Amino acid sequence: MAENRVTGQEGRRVVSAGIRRALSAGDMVPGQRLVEQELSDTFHATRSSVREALQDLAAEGLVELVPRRGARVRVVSVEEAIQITECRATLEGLCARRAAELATPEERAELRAIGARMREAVAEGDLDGYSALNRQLHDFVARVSGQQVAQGLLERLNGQMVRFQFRLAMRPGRPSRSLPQHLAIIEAVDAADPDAAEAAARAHLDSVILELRATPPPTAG
Amino acid sequence: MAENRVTGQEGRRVVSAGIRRALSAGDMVPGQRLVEQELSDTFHATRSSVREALQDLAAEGLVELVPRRGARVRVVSVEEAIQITECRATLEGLCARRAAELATPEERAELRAIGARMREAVAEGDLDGYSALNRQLHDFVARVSGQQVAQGLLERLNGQMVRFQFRLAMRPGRPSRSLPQHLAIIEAVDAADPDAAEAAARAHLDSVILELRATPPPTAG
DNA sequence: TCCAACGAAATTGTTGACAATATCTCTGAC
DNA sequence: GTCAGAGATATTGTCAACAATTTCGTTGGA
Repeated sequence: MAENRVTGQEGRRVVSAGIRRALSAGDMVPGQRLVEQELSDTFHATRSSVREALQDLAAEGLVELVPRRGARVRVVSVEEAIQITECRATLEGLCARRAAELATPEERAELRAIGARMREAVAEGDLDGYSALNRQLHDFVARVSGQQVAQGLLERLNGQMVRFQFRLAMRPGRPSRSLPQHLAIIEAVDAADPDAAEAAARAHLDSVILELRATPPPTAG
Repeated sequence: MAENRVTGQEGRRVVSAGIRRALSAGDMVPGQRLVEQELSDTFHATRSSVREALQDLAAEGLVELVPRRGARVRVVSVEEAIQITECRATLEGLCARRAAELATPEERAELRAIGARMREAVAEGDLDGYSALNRQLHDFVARVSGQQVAQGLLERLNGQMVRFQFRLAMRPGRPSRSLPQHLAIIEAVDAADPDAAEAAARAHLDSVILELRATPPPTAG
């Protein structure tokens, strides 16, 4: 390959996106050391770009930056994951409430469509598809709510949970337990019932908390 | 003065703290341009330090960073301030609920003490004192709740509101309206009534939202 | 008087070299 | 066999010069 060294502005984006991807894919594990030189080699970026990218990731809580000791993938404990989910519960409750108040007829139809596809995915045992629809639903509700601040916070919090969400989705029977909860959110928003929508969103995430508590500590590798 | 140029690690802290202070004090106004050279002069820091500090502040949402055009103090619209307060309402609701569940007898006593001092401050027309107690109460509840994640988010959100909080506190009659709301939070937490505590915290911030809506757009300077 | 084009100044972005520190490795004594 | 210490290596932190870009002011023309 030719010397396609990515530089500056773009390098920063490339590196932070690359690390994010590696984190989601599990190619980088919590606690793993992130050496600037290595990263700049793998991503063909300058060390400056790597440095800035690491700062960005640290600001998002994905990476831990210890002075003079470099960067590590941040370790999120089960306890912290639970706290994160508690925050998500209230914030998604807010979004669901507002979505119920504000959604247009087209948006309500789209929601119902997502619900139908979720049913199918679970019926067919399509874990990946269901997982994707899951994200889609949460994003859609946040967007419809018009709560951009809450949406920003939720994105941030979700970013820190990738590892746990993966672990959760793999638990046997999880989809059939979460499906009715998702459908309850959809129905409440569709029915323009803010109180029910908020309650449904909260109930869903409260159940996630229960699953988290039942989760063995993540294997460090 | 001798050449006391602050450098590196520390410079970064000094500059970001200095800008934060200037922001609170109103010495820097939203939209104002932040030129790296000027900042490095005023804080006797290197341009590198200034750069890093600006990145930090941008990550916290206090500063807006436009490529090739430099940094500005971020402008928070009334609409955004309302959204921020809506998020605060749910998150402080969570904290109040947990505080009601978890507070030790000593912490409950401390809360009552804060309440008593608030009463006094309002009776004496001590605006600054009341404002300080206000912050103290919110911080205390967040701390007692053990919700460190929520606490972090709240700090972040509050940082973006400094300007508005200042404007609000100055409104005539504001203290006498907010005092009973604060006391309601204190009583509910003290009475170990989670539902009431959450409701009280939400009600308080809902009232802040009403005041925000009645606020004329901030004067740009 | 207004506008466009040009040039000068100001400002931000980038780089590579060097400095400071931490980590690892090897040796030798107990 | 283990541990302490010294040296070597690896890694991060800092800086100042240079490059690229934007912004501002000026000039000339319509």
